[in-house]
Amino acid sequence: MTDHNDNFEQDGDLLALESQLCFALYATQLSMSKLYRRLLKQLELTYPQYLVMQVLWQKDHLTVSSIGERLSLDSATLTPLLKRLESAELVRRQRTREDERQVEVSLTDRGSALREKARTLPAEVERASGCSTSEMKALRDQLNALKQNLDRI
Amino acid sequence: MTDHNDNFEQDGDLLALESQLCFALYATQLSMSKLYRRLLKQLELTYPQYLVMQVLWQKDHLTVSSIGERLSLDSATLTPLLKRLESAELVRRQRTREDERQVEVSLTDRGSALREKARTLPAEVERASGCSTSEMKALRDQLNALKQNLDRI
DNA sequence: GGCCATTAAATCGCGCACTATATAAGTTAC
DNA sequence: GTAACTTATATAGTGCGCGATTTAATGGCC
Repeated sequence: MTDHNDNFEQDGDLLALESQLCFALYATQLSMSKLYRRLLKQLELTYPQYLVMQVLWQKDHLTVSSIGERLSLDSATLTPLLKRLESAELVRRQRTREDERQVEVSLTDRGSALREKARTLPAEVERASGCSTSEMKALRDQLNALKQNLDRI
Repeated sequence: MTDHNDNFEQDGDLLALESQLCFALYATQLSMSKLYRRLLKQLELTYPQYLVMQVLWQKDHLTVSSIGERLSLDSATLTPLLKRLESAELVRRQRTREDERQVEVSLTDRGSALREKARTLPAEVERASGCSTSEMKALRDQLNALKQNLDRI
């Protein structure tokens, strides 16, 4: 609480920051990350690691770049992350025989099994977000549309 | 481009990731960051640094924690960031006389002047986002509502 | 005064996210 | 077949963002 002497300015300029979509996006994403950090603690995963696991649960045996396309992340981010997942024995990484440049990432048994522990997560997040399912869908679609606009530049 | 052999799976599971609001939020925020990185390059600022500058342009002479409240960031993030702004000679940092625990952050002339260079930025972002102003406002309000829900836990 | 709890910043360590660059495997052109 | 180009991953360095701890100043409370 900043107690005094900055209330009379809140109508003019202070709102300038709060009026910005970009800041709302930034700050909301941080709040969402914090929620996930709490929920993912028991799985010993970070949110980006959880995203990679979700990708692999949907389709196993993907190359690094294929995971990268799905998440809009590149090898500089993914390689160390995947190494951490590997040392947690959730995935394996091996060069493909057909093309030795590529690295195929596959789930271990532990990695596959973790999916069951993660099943309750979406419901918990939805509860915490406090929006109706339709509101969440609408928001999601608007965000995806915005992202598409931002990416076409 | 992943060319073949994973198109027939896109209806079932692949959409699970894309169906999630959280991922949309995450990915859109990354895209927005990329846009800002490009636009802020000429100002030699990162997006979080730009946020701090906006806060100070709105109200100068704030303590670290007061900036932190406005941006939902703590001293572990802000102290090094502010030191970078200081060494770029955009802000000054000095302990307040009344309470030596506090550090007051103030704009230098250079820091104030930078505001003029930043004036064109919001319009450029708005153009890139490709949404109407009313759409952006609606989206912003929904995000703020979501953030508020996420924070009350 | 002296002790204790509280508060404000700073520090440490880790994990992204990204730019730029490197390495190495594959492909093309000649 | 080899030089030139392209592609897939990895590495190096920077800057957040945060949990956990530390340091130092302040405010009671006796």
